[in-house]
Amino acid sequence: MIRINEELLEFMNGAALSLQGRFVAERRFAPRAVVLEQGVRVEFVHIVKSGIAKCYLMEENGAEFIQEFFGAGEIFGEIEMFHDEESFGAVEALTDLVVYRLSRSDFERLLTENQKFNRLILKGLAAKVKYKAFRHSFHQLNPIETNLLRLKGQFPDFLKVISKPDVANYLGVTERSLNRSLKSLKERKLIE
Amino acid sequence: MIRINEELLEFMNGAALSLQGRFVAERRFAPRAVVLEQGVRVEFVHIVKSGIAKCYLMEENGAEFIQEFFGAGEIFGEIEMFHDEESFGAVEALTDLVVYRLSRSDFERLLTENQKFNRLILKGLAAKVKYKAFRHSFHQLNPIETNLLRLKGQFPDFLKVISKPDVANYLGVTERSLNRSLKSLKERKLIE
DNA sequence: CGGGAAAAAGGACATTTGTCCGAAGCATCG
DNA sequence: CGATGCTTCGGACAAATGTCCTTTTTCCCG
Repeated sequence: MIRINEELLEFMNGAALSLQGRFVAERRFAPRAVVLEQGVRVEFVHIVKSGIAKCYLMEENGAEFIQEFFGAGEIFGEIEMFHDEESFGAVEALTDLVVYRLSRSDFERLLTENQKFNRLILKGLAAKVKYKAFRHSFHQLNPIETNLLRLKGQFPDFLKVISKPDVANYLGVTERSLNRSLKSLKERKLIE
Repeated sequence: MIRINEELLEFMNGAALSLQGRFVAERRFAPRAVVLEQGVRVEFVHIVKSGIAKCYLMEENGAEFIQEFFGAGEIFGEIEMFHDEESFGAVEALTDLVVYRLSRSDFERLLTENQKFNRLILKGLAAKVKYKAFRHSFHQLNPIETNLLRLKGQFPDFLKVISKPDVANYLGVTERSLNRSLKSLKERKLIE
């Protein structure tokens, strides 16, 4: 649920002050701050140094669907670099957030000149695809309660870290339905 | 719905007979043949030369959820290369299928030695992530009928190419529900 | 052409989830 | 302390989807 990428974090931490002779900028965001808007040209790739952010997609009708929660080492904005497109989702800080920020050209250069970085990006993308494949499948084939139990299994304290509306948007259900399922699970002592 | 990757197809077609001095094997599969099993060590990366295949994930309860339909230029097996894992899904030919096949070591070598190939793989992975993000979101937030209309918009003849059980598994619904929705859409002259 | 097996479609009812809205809890401020 | 507004929770009903099983259609082969 809250994803991390230790390898990339380690790489960035180690290389942060001088990557190929350049300086990697660090930015801070307060909770609720928008790091990346939906539908704008993406100028920077961000890598989470610490904190948690949510990545979500807004539909025309205003519904938001949360794609992932980014924890340490997770990267975003890279997808758009490869097709030179506008951001297809938004990213918003949930906690105090510190990110490394790479310009488009620095990212490009690193990708071609640093073999290790290149491989980390490939691995990161592959992990995202795999994560999404499992998530969508499980999600689709199981009722809300089962999904909640799975989340609890992966991340026991998720209800303390993620707000209820966010959990609902992550599961793609209404808050009403989420409440109903939570209540039922509690009555059966399966959570809390 | 049926995805293609023209750039990669073009690259493979052009380079097929001698990629860095090596020979790229070509394989053929009849409809229903299994190209890649779920849960086995992945030894080869495949790239579709022609035909259509389905990529699906089998849950413990036997339900299968179709991730994508691979058309020309689509690659599979690459995800598993980066983390050295077992295949997390299966791939099965739907039509006569011709694929290029790269061994693990050839894939690795190409990735590090051929800048263009490297970039094509990156782009391909990014496209997969983006595709999955939109699909899951739309899927989750809309009823079956809306999803069917969307498929029809993207691929008007999908019902002639993809079998009903496959469409149902792609949408993650039962055949009963699919029938119901199709009937309703037909009565309202929205499809067919 | 006819019989029978297999595949596809659909009826009836159960379950899950959504919608709408009112009730209950909780903070703020005079 | 009590009024006010905000947020959260949950009841009642509607809609969507699943389950189970019967009916209908298709197709094959004699």
